[in-house]
Amino acid sequence: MDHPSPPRPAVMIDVARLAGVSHQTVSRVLNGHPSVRSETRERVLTAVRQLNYRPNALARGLAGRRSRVLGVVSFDTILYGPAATLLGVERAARAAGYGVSIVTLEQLDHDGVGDALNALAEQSVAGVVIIAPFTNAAAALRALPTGIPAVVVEAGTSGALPAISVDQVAGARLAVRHLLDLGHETVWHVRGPQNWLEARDREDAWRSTLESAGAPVPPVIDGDWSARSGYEAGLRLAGDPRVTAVFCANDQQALGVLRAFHERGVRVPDDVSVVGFDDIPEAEFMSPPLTTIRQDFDEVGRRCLAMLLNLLDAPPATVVETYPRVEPALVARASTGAAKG
Amino acid sequence: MDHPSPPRPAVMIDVARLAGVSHQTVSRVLNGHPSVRSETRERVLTAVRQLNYRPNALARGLAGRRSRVLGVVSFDTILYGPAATLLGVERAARAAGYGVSIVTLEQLDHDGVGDALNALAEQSVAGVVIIAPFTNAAAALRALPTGIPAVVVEAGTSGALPAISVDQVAGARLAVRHLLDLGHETVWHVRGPQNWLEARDREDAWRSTLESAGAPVPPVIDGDWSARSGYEAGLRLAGDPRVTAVFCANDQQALGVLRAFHERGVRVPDDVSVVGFDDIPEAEFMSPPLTTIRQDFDEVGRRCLAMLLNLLDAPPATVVETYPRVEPALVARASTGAAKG
DNA sequence: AGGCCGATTGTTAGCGTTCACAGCGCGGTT
DNA sequence: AACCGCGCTGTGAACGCTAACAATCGGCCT
Repeated sequence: MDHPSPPRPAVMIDVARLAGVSHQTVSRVLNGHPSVRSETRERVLTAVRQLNYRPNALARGLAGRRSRVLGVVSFDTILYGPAATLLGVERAARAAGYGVSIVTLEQLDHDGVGDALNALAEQSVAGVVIIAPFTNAAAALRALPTGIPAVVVEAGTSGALPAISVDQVAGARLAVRHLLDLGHETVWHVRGPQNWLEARDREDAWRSTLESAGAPVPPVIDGDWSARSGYEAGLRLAGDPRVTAVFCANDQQALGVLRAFHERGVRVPDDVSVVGFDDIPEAEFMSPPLTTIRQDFDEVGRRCLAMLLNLLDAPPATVVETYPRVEPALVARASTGAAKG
Repeated sequence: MDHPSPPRPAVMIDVARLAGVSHQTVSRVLNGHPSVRSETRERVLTAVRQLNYRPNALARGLAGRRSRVLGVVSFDTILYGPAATLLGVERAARAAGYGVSIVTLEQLDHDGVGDALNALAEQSVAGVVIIAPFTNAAAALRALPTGIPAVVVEAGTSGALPAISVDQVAGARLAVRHLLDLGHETVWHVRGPQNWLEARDREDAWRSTLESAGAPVPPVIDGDWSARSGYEAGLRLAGDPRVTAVFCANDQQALGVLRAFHERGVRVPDDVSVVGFDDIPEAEFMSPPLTTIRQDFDEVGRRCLAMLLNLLDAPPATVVETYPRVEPALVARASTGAAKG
């Protein structure tokens, strides 16, 4: 009476039987528990290999407390920033032995985050990373259900939740200073959508940098991250002879501005200098190559994860500390030059 | 002796007690089982709301067969195509009540896919979508472990696995025909990386379209999707007076080509016409705006999911059918014009 | 009247792990 | 000689849910 080879994948008890131990001993081996005789351990590991046994994460999560899966709430993952951050988090998570479950928001609002968080909570994720850099992010943490450990990206110093972010203020200052140092009297700004925190920060820093340099502050032009909005802004700017330097809140908008300038015969950087933000891979090959501010999204992802993991095995009521901000850097290319005369 | 309000989230048995029924009845209500008296159902639902009860997906997955989570294996989610496809799949999955777990490949190889699939299998995903359009994708399906239902994107008609893809051949033909129809004698091609199936398909279609039109087939130029590679290709092309039309395997490469041409004083479209592929959001705002082939990634995502869900509740040995390919479309912009003379 | 059926509900087993709590053998104490 | 402690291992009970089956209650058929 031989058992026919079972098509069903092996489970822990199968391994236990094959190794001649109890299922608990198998569990101990798998979880690196110290008190297992090394000979026993070997026997178990051999059986594991032999049966091609893979522990069932569902059962593991149910029985124990933690579920080796992290949740990520994200918005518009086609945009370079969020996509890059997501990738960074995923890589870091995988390196730490965690899986990643994602939920993308349809729109940037309070309910969306709440729903997303709930969906993730149902999957019993161990913790979540929220990449939803909109201004009322504070609402997000109130929406946090069962007190899942969470880390937010680019949500400013909203306080109640640990946050990781690139130093937007430093970045914007870098951009504006670069232009002022080139001799431009002032710098115009095409800002991002007002419900994004980064956009606000960049605008604020632009304004304050101009002010502290004693430069006049021209009216700000609206944008929404898209190249189209940059194009429209560019058309307006192109007619104004006072404009000699433009700081765009992101590279796509800068592309649109370049396009509009090209169309109107405004030469870059001869007539007007343009700076972007993000350093998307395409920036280097725009016409002309775009001077911009580089953000290290990989680093952001890594720090997010480090912080989250930290949170996971920390007592519930630990101090919320914010990691030092990631520092952006200026990448000077051909789209900026000295002011005329 | 009153129970203090439990900080622990409510579970099914709590709901059952509150509603005065058995836990099984609660389960039935939650799963839409027909034979529950509507009055009972109401009572249960009220209790659910009252306790803010959320079913535990882990337990659900363990007990039943299916785990409302799908896996997605993806590569380079910063690239427009994969990112857009991922987003499409995620949206569709969410709409169907599924969560999505992702694993991104570090590099495009066989082991990578195997590992990724294993990682997902451990999470007991109900099925997987593989967005890994590399040429030896056939290896991927052999790496499939326990026979998880799977759908591949852009893996050609490799056969053994259901596949969804945009009709690359039709797209490339559209591009080449557009240029030929404008009077160009032939069309040069900056192809994508050779281990990507789309790149192969586009190149093949480019070649065969030229051949069937009786046009000479110029040597193909290498590229790797990046703007940089397009730039380098453009520099080479710029020196050659015979070049009047270029078809780039994607929009980023086209951007690089445009950049190189601009730098070398080659006017687009006056001297040379350029066509890209993908229709990334930036394409419209390049200098000049790029004529390109639009792919509907949302549709791809939707079909993937439809097919996968189909597979989920189908008998194991069902015929592998391939959905009709998604049709791309030509978007004509300023980067293409009639041939000189 | 006896019996069978369908609608509704409850009961009992798992699903595959981990956790808490024993056991067992053995060397060293008291 | 009885005892404690320690290294190692096993046993039983969760974890929160679904599946399969049993039970109950009318009503209807013969």
